[in-house]
Amino acid sequence: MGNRSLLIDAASAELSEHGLDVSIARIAARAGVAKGTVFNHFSSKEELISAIFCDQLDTLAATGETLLEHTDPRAALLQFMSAGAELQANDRAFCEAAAATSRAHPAIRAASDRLAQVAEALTARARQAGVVRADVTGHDIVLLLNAPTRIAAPLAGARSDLWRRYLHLIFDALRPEAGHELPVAAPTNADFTTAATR
Amino acid sequence: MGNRSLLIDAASAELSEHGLDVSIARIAARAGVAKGTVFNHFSSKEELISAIFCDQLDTLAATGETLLEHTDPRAALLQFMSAGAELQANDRAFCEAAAATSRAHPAIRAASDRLAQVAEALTARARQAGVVRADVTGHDIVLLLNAPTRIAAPLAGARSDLWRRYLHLIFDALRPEAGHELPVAAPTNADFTTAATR
DNA sequence: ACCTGAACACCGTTCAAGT
DNA sequence: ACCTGAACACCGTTCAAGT
Repeated sequence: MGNRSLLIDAASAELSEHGLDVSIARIAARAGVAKGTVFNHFSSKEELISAIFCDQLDTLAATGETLLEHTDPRAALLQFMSAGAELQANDRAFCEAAAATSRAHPAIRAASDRLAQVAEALTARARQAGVVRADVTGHDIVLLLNAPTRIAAPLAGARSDLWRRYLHLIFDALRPEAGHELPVAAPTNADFTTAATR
Repeated sequence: MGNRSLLIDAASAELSEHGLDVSIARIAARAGVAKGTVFNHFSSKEELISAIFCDQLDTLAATGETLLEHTDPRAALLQFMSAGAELQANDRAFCEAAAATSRAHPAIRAASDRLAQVAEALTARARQAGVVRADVTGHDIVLLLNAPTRIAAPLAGARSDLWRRYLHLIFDALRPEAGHELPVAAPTNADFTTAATR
């Protein structure tokens, strides 16, 4: 096993436990290499984090693609959102990265687009089945994925399952019966592009 | 005007624009004092941030107390949540602090408790009027205050008003008609205490 | 009592020297 | 080609020296 894999493994573990602020020194020590070696494989700390973050986005997108086979469109969408929120509940860095990471990085853009596409497919099925309000889009769902863990974050130490409460509260907001007209239009692909190039 | 006030003003402006990561050097320079002077008035960067964060929580609590006079309980709750979200949309550090700051600090605990009380009063009125589902509490509302800005954060550069979409989506989730039973109980005062002492 | 700026321990990053 | 550890510029914080 090469040092690159050792670094990815060490970084995944440290990031998951301690969040994005974990030091390069700690990651290098856990991988059993010198600090400088990290920059032999990744041009910056951000690049190392991006590599791991992309893998996690791809895993979630794959989960979503599997759920497209599910016969119940409403259950499929709920399970997709549940999977996204749970990944973040179990991984501090994933939760922080989902909120903070810009889409400027090309690899993150690609993974993010793949995720947006599967989210839109799942949402479209649920919309057609009449179980989700007509004005909610796949982009909305992607942005909503990290809401439950962030809402519950201040109490994560005391109530580790609290994010499930807010996942279901938000899911209730998606029901057709819930719908007042929303005051601002859904985000578009162009919005993501603009935000990425700032 | 003393250096303490100059520092609070400079820090408020820098934090609002650049978020919690702004350097002490920048704040000191803006206030026109040496770096060391900051620690003459605040024992740490965190203490300085806490002082400002508390003021903002108190301002929001005062807004909530005024809204208790409002004749329409539903409009009062919406305006309270709207005010909380808007403060965070206009102040990067307030948004970050609302998500990240622990309630361990006594002054923050006090401001946070005052906010929770007015939130509970507003929620109770709306609940009794039958315009908010029975299982949502004041603590839920406090935790939900920073959700709209966080959900919209990745697109804040491209769509500065997008948070309003998610504020109204979340507000729709609070309607009695929306209510499926939630799988996890609302947070309690005890949960906040436990989380604070970790 | 308050202010200053040099000093310290940390961080991410670079790079000359080794294999 | 890859690894290392000293060096650098930054950060928050401390503190002896000044007023």
